[in-house]
Amino acid sequence: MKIGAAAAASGVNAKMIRHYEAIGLLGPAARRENAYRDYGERDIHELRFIRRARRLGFSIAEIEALLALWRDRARPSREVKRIAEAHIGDLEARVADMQAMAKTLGNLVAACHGDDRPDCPILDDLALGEAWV
Amino acid sequence: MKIGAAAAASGVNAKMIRHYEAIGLLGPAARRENAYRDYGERDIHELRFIRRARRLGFSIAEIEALLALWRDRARPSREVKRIAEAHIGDLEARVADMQAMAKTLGNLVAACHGDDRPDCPILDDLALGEAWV
DNA sequence: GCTTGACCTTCCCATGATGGGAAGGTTTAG
DNA sequence: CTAAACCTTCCCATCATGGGAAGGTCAAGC
Repeated sequence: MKIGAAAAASGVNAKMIRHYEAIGLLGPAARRENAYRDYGERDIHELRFIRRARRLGFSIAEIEALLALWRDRARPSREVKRIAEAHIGDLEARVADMQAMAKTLGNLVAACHGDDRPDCPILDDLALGEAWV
Repeated sequence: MKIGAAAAASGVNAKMIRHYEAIGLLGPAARRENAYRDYGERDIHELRFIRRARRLGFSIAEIEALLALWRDRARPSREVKRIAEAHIGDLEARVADMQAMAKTLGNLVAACHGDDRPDCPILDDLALGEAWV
């Protein structure tokens, strides 16, 4: 399977497949005589794994660890669980951050007329330069 | 006020102050005879504005728009409100995304023993390569 | 057989926000 | 007078993604 077909089959585009190989996330692809990359079912499987993990917000570094565990049939599930839990913690922290931002902005927006008048608590607050709301 | 003092006074570090000037977010700084940048109260005010807006998650492009409105004493608050509301929508969408990820991962983590055994629904799911949970 | 278009290759560059660090000039405190 | 602390510009790196150039290869249709 050439790279275009592998991209279609895995959902990871060709550019990214090459990139993942370049950064060592994937091993060097098999090559045909004409130097075209050649992929098999196993490769497609790994690519789908990567795609799914990216969609769940795992970083490339985390995926590298997960892939290593996945390739190791004897891995302890403890390690996988640890990585996943750490990632959940990370996601939750970011969610809390963004919710705090949205809430603060929500307060400001509610206090802003939103008409032709120039008075605007949003700008006033930003100009204060402090985060106390 | 030299750039170091401006950084301390505004909370934006010197490197970023130069960067904001380079990308046109701030006008060219006044210069002393020795070519050192020189800042006044107004500049500090703008820098704090930027810092606060960044903290609320506004992109540089959004801040550029907000700064323009802030500098325009006759701006209609409507426009400011619109930008803030769009940003809130953006934040909420990202929060929803991340919560969905965290939930999916939470399900998988709950089903994973997390011990010495290799069986792991987390990896199994990733390997499926489809997002159906 | 030849052309055309769809592939493939590598290489360089860009994004956005931030920062590290080099090489060189200036100021300030001891 | 010297050393440290500043300042300047310039280049490079990050992370994940992608655009695009220049050139090679292949398959289908005429």
